[in-house]
Amino acid sequence: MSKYRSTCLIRGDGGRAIRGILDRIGDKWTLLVVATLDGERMRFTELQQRIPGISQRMLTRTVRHLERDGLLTRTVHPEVPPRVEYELTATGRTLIEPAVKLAEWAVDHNPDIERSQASYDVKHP
Amino acid sequence: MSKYRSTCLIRGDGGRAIRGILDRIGDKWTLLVVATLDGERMRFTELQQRIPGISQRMLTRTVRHLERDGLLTRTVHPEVPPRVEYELTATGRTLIEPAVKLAEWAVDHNPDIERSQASYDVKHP
DNA sequence: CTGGATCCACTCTGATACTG
DNA sequence: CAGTATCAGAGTGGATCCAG
Repeated sequence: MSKYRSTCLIRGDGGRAIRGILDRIGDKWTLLVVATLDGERMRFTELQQRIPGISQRMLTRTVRHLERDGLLTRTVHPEVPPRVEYELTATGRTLIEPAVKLAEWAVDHNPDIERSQASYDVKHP
Repeated sequence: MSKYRSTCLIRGDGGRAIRGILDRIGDKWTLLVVATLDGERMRFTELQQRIPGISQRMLTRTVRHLERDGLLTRTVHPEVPPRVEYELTATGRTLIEPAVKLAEWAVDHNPDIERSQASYDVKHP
Protein backbone atom coordinates (compact mmCIF):
# COMPACT_ATOMS: atom_id res chain seq x y z
CA MET A 1 0.00 0.00 0.00
CA SER A 2 1.05 3.56 -0.46
CA LYS A 3 1.93 6.25 1.99
CA TYR A 4 0.19 8.82 -0.21
CA ARG A 5 -3.53 8.26 -0.21
CA SER A 6 -3.66 11.92 -1.11
CA THR A 7 -3.31 10.96 -4.77
CA CYS A 8 -7.02 11.61 -4.78
CA LEU A 9 -5.96 15.23 -5.01
CA ILE A 10 -4.52 14.46 -8.40
CA ARG A 11 -7.19 12.05 -9.63
CA GLY A 12 -10.09 13.88 -8.00
CA ASP A 13 -12.64 15.29 -10.46
CA GLY A 14 -11.04 13.29 -13.23
CA GLY A 15 -7.83 15.25 -12.96
CA ARG A 16 -9.25 18.66 -13.75
CA ALA A 17 -7.31 20.45 -11.00
CA ILE A 18 -3.93 19.01 -11.93
CA ARG A 19 -4.68 19.51 -15.62
CA GLY A 20 -5.46 23.14 -14.92
CA ILE A 21 -2.21 23.83 -13.18
CA LEU A 22 -0.19 21.97 -15.80
CA ASP A 23 -1.87 23.98 -18.53
CA ARG A 24 -0.73 27.02 -16.58
CA ILE A 25 2.87 26.12 -15.73
CA GLY A 26 3.58 23.14 -17.96
CA ASP A 27 4.71 25.22 -20.89
CA LYS A 28 8.25 26.12 -21.75
CA TRP A 29 8.77 29.41 -19.91
CA THR A 30 6.22 30.07 -17.17
CA LEU A 31 8.08 28.57 -14.24
CA LEU A 32 11.31 30.23 -15.32
CA VAL A 33 9.60 33.61 -15.38
CA VAL A 34 8.07 33.04 -11.95
CA ALA A 35 11.38 31.87 -10.49
CA THR A 36 13.21 34.81 -12.03
CA LEU A 37 10.75 37.29 -10.53
CA ASP A 38 11.03 35.69 -7.10
CA GLY A 39 11.45 38.53 -4.64
CA GLU A 40 12.18 41.23 -7.19
CA ARG A 41 10.32 43.79 -9.24
CA MET A 42 11.72 43.78 -12.73
CA ARG A 43 11.12 45.35 -16.12
CA PHE A 44 10.61 43.66 -19.43
CA THR A 45 14.10 43.84 -20.84
CA GLU A 46 15.79 42.82 -17.64
CA LEU A 47 13.49 39.82 -17.39
CA GLN A 48 14.36 38.86 -20.93
CA GLN A 49 18.07 39.16 -20.27
CA ARG A 50 17.86 36.95 -17.22
CA ILE A 51 16.06 34.18 -19.10
CA PRO A 52 18.45 33.03 -21.79
CA GLY A 53 16.77 31.96 -24.99
CA ILE A 54 13.31 33.42 -24.47
CA SER A 55 12.00 35.48 -27.37
CA GLN A 56 10.13 38.75 -27.04
CA ARG A 57 6.99 37.10 -28.24
CA MET A 58 7.12 34.27 -25.73
CA LEU A 59 7.99 36.55 -22.83
CA THR A 60 5.05 38.78 -23.70
CA ARG A 61 2.68 35.84 -23.94
CA THR A 62 3.94 34.30 -20.72
CA VAL A 63 3.64 37.43 -18.57
CA ARG A 64 0.21 38.12 -20.05
CA HIS A 65 -1.03 34.69 -19.03
CA LEU A 66 0.47 35.09 -15.58
CA GLU A 67 -1.16 38.47 -15.22
CA ARG A 68 -4.50 37.05 -16.25
CA ASP A 69 -4.15 34.31 -13.66
CA GLY A 70 -3.33 36.90 -10.99
CA LEU A 71 0.15 35.52 -10.37
CA LEU A 72 1.95 38.73 -11.23
CA THR A 73 1.18 42.42 -11.60
CA ARG A 74 2.09 44.51 -14.59
CA THR A 75 2.73 48.18 -13.91
CA VAL A 76 2.95 50.62 -16.81
CA HIS A 77 4.68 53.89 -15.97
CA PRO A 78 3.39 56.74 -18.15
CA GLU A 79 6.74 57.77 -19.53
CA VAL A 80 8.56 57.98 -22.82
CA PRO A 81 10.16 55.61 -23.50
CA PRO A 82 7.73 53.28 -21.76
CA ARG A 83 8.72 51.49 -18.60
CA VAL A 84 6.80 48.40 -17.52
CA GLU A 85 7.54 46.53 -14.33
CA TYR A 86 6.52 43.06 -13.31
CA GLU A 87 6.23 41.67 -9.82
CA LEU A 88 4.81 38.50 -8.33
CA THR A 89 1.58 38.75 -6.38
CA ALA A 90 1.10 37.02 -3.06
CA THR A 91 -0.57 34.16 -4.90
CA GLY A 92 2.27 34.02 -7.39
CA ARG A 93 4.82 33.73 -4.61
CA THR A 94 3.02 30.74 -3.12
CA LEU A 95 3.58 28.85 -6.33
CA ILE A 96 7.32 28.90 -5.82
CA GLU A 97 7.37 26.42 -2.99
CA PRO A 98 5.73 23.49 -4.80
CA ALA A 99 7.65 24.37 -7.93
CA VAL A 100 10.92 24.13 -6.04
CA LYS A 101 9.85 20.73 -4.70
CA LEU A 102 9.40 19.59 -8.25
CA ALA A 103 12.77 21.00 -9.27
CA GLU A 104 14.39 19.22 -6.34
CA TRP A 105 12.85 15.98 -7.50
CA ALA A 106 14.16 16.61 -10.99
CA VAL A 107 17.69 17.33 -9.81
CA ASP A 108 17.69 14.35 -7.47
CA HIS A 109 16.44 11.83 -10.02
CA ASN A 110 17.78 13.05 -13.31
CA PRO A 111 20.81 10.76 -13.16
CA ASP A 112 18.63 7.70 -12.58
CA ILE A 113 16.25 8.71 -15.33
CA GLU A 114 18.97 9.33 -17.87
CA ARG A 115 20.53 5.99 -17.10
CA SER A 116 17.17 4.30 -17.50
CA GLN A 117 16.58 6.01 -20.82
CA ALA A 118 19.96 4.99 -22.14
CA SER A 119 19.44 1.35 -21.20
CA TYR A 120 15.90 1.38 -22.58
CA ASP A 121 17.12 2.78 -25.88
CA VAL A 122 19.72 0.08 -26.41
CA LYS A 123 17.10 -2.60 -25.72
CA HIS A 124 14.55 -1.10 -28.11
CA PRO A 125 16.39 -0.41 -31.36
CA MET B 1 13.30 39.74 -0.34
CA SER B 2 12.12 36.21 -0.69
CA LYS B 3 12.05 33.31 1.68
CA TYR B 4 12.90 30.94 -1.17
CA ARG B 5 16.44 31.54 -2.35
CA SER B 6 16.19 27.99 -3.59
CA THR B 7 14.70 29.28 -6.81
CA CYS B 8 18.20 28.70 -8.09
CA LEU B 9 17.05 25.09 -8.33
CA ILE B 10 14.60 26.17 -10.98
CA ARG B 11 16.77 28.71 -12.76
CA GLY B 12 20.00 26.79 -12.35
CA ASP B 13 21.62 25.69 -15.62
CA GLY B 14 19.23 27.91 -17.50
CA GLY B 15 16.23 25.86 -16.43
CA ARG B 16 17.29 22.58 -17.93
CA ALA B 17 16.30 20.53 -14.90
CA ILE B 18 12.83 21.98 -14.57
CA ARG B 19 12.36 21.86 -18.33
CA GLY B 20 13.26 18.20 -18.27
CA ILE B 21 10.71 17.29 -15.66
CA LEU B 22 7.99 19.35 -17.28
CA ASP B 23 8.67 17.64 -20.59
CA ARG B 24 8.16 14.43 -18.70
CA ILE B 25 5.04 15.18 -16.64
CA GLY B 26 3.70 18.35 -18.23
CA ASP B 27 1.64 16.53 -20.81
CA LYS B 28 -2.00 15.67 -20.57
CA TRP B 29 -1.94 12.20 -19.02
CA THR B 30 1.35 11.32 -17.32
CA LEU B 31 0.54 12.49 -13.81
CA LEU B 32 -2.88 10.88 -13.96
CA VAL B 33 -1.32 7.56 -14.90
CA VAL B 34 1.22 7.83 -12.10
CA ALA B 35 -1.41 8.78 -9.55
CA THR B 36 -3.68 5.96 -10.69
CA LEU B 37 -0.90 3.41 -10.33
CA ASP B 38 -0.04 4.67 -6.86
CA GLY B 39 0.31 1.60 -4.65
CA GLU B 40 -1.23 -0.85 -7.12
CA ARG B 41 -0.16 -3.18 -9.88
CA MET B 42 -2.61 -2.86 -12.72
CA ARG B 43 -3.16 -4.09 -16.25
CA PHE B 44 -3.72 -2.07 -19.37
CA THR B 45 -7.48 -2.18 -19.60
CA GLU B 46 -8.03 -1.51 -15.93
CA LEU B 47 -5.75 1.49 -16.14
CA GLN B 48 -7.68 2.78 -19.08
CA GLN B 49 -10.99 2.32 -17.30
CA ARG B 50 -9.77 4.25 -14.29
CA ILE B 51 -8.65 7.22 -16.37
CA PRO B 52 -11.77 8.58 -18.02
CA GLY B 53 -11.20 9.97 -21.47
CA ILE B 54 -7.79 8.54 -22.24
CA SER B 55 -7.51 6.77 -25.59
CA GLN B 56 -5.67 3.51 -26.20
CA ARG B 57 -3.08 5.36 -28.20
CA MET B 58 -2.36 7.95 -25.52
CA LEU B 59 -2.26 5.39 -22.72
CA THR B 60 0.21 3.31 -24.71
CA ARG B 61 2.42 6.29 -25.41
CA THR B 62 2.29 7.50 -21.82
CA VAL B 63 3.23 4.20 -20.21
CA ARG B 64 5.98 3.70 -22.78
CA HIS B 65 7.52 7.04 -21.87
CA LEU B 66 7.22 6.29 -18.18
CA GLU B 67 8.82 2.90 -18.72
CA ARG B 68 11.69 4.49 -20.62
CA ASP B 69 12.22 6.96 -17.79
CA GLY B 70 12.28 4.12 -15.28
CA LEU B 71 9.21 5.37 -13.44
CA LEU B 72 7.18 2.23 -13.99
CA THR B 73 7.73 -1.40 -14.94
CA ARG B 74 5.88 -3.21 -17.68
CA THR B 75 5.46 -6.94 -17.19
CA VAL B 76 4.27 -9.09 -20.09
CA HIS B 77 2.89 -12.47 -19.04
CA PRO B 78 3.35 -15.09 -21.76
CA GLU B 79 -0.28 -16.08 -22.01
CA VAL B 80 -3.12 -16.01 -24.51
CA PRO B 81 -4.85 -13.64 -24.38
CA PRO B 82 -1.96 -11.41 -23.37
CA ARG B 83 -1.78 -9.94 -19.90
CA VAL B 84 0.42 -6.92 -19.26
CA GLU B 85 0.80 -5.37 -15.86
CA TYR B 86 2.11 -2.00 -14.88
CA GLU B 87 3.57 -0.95 -11.56
CA LEU B 88 5.41 2.11 -10.31
CA THR B 89 9.08 1.72 -9.54
CA ALA B 90 10.66 3.13 -6.39
CA THR B 91 11.67 6.18 -8.38
CA GLY B 92 8.18 6.52 -9.78
CA ARG B 93 6.67 6.48 -6.34
CA THR B 94 8.91 9.34 -5.19
CA LEU B 95 7.36 11.53 -7.87
CA ILE B 96 3.99 11.38 -6.18
CA GLU B 97 4.89 13.56 -3.23
CA PRO B 98 5.93 16.68 -5.19
CA ALA B 99 3.07 16.07 -7.61
CA VAL B 100 0.60 16.08 -4.75
CA LYS B 101 2.09 19.34 -3.49
CA LEU B 102 1.39 20.83 -6.87
CA ALA B 103 -2.15 19.48 -6.87
CA GLU B 104 -2.71 20.92 -3.42
CA TRP B 105 -1.58 24.29 -4.68
CA ALA B 106 -3.94 24.00 -7.62
CA VAL B 107 -6.91 23.11 -5.43
CA ASP B 108 -6.11 25.85 -2.92
CA HIS B 109 -5.70 28.62 -5.47
CA ASN B 110 -8.06 27.73 -8.26
CA PRO B 111 -10.85 29.94 -6.91
CA ASP B 112 -8.52 32.96 -6.76
CA ILE B 113 -7.19 32.27 -10.21
CA GLU B 114 -10.60 31.86 -11.79
CA ARG B 115 -11.76 35.10 -10.21
CA SER B 116 -8.67 36.86 -11.50
CA GLN B 117 -9.22 35.50 -14.99
CA ALA B 118 -12.83 36.62 -15.02
CA SER B 119 -11.95 40.14 -13.94
CA TYR B 120 -9.06 40.29 -16.41
CA ASP B 121 -11.31 39.22 -19.24
CA VAL B 122 -13.88 41.94 -18.62
CA LYS B 123 -11.13 44.56 -18.55
CA HIS B 124 -9.52 43.34 -21.78
CA PRO B 125 -12.30 42.93 -24.31
C1' DC C 1 11.44 50.23 -24.65
C1' DT C 2 7.65 47.34 -25.05
C1' DG C 3 5.15 44.47 -27.58
C1' DG C 4 1.60 43.65 -31.59
C1' DA C 5 1.06 41.05 -36.20
C1' DT C 6 2.23 37.59 -39.32
C1' DC C 7 4.04 33.37 -41.06
C1' DC C 8 5.85 28.80 -40.53
C1' DA C 9 7.53 24.34 -38.60
C1' DC C 10 6.70 21.15 -35.41
C1' DT C 11 4.36 18.57 -31.82
C1' DC C 12 0.54 16.87 -29.31
C1' DT C 13 -3.70 14.71 -29.24
C1' DG C 14 -7.74 12.13 -30.79
C1' DA C 15 -10.44 9.18 -33.96
C1' DT C 16 -10.52 5.30 -36.60
C1' DA C 17 -9.24 0.97 -38.42
C1' DC C 18 -6.54 -3.15 -38.15
C1' DT C 19 -3.74 -7.30 -35.71
C1' DG C 20 -1.04 -11.23 -33.08
C1' DC D 1 -6.29 -8.09 -24.56
C1' DA D 2 -3.04 -4.99 -25.74
C1' DG D 3 -1.53 -2.92 -28.75
C1' DT D 4 0.15 -0.67 -34.01
C1' DA D 5 -0.73 2.35 -38.19
C1' DT D 6 -2.53 6.22 -40.27
C1' DC D 7 -4.64 10.61 -40.73
C1' DA D 8 -6.35 15.15 -39.44
C1' DG D 9 -6.98 19.17 -36.35
C1' DA D 10 -5.37 22.16 -32.83
C1' DG D 11 -1.97 24.22 -30.28
C1' DT D 12 2.90 25.88 -29.34
C1' DG D 13 6.98 28.12 -30.11
C1' DG D 14 10.33 30.74 -33.01
C1' DA D 15 11.69 34.33 -36.51
C1' DT D 16 10.84 38.48 -38.45
C1' DC D 17 8.93 42.85 -39.28
C1' DC D 18 6.45 46.83 -37.71
C1' DA D 19 4.60 50.54 -34.31
C1' DG D 20 3.35 53.76 -30.31
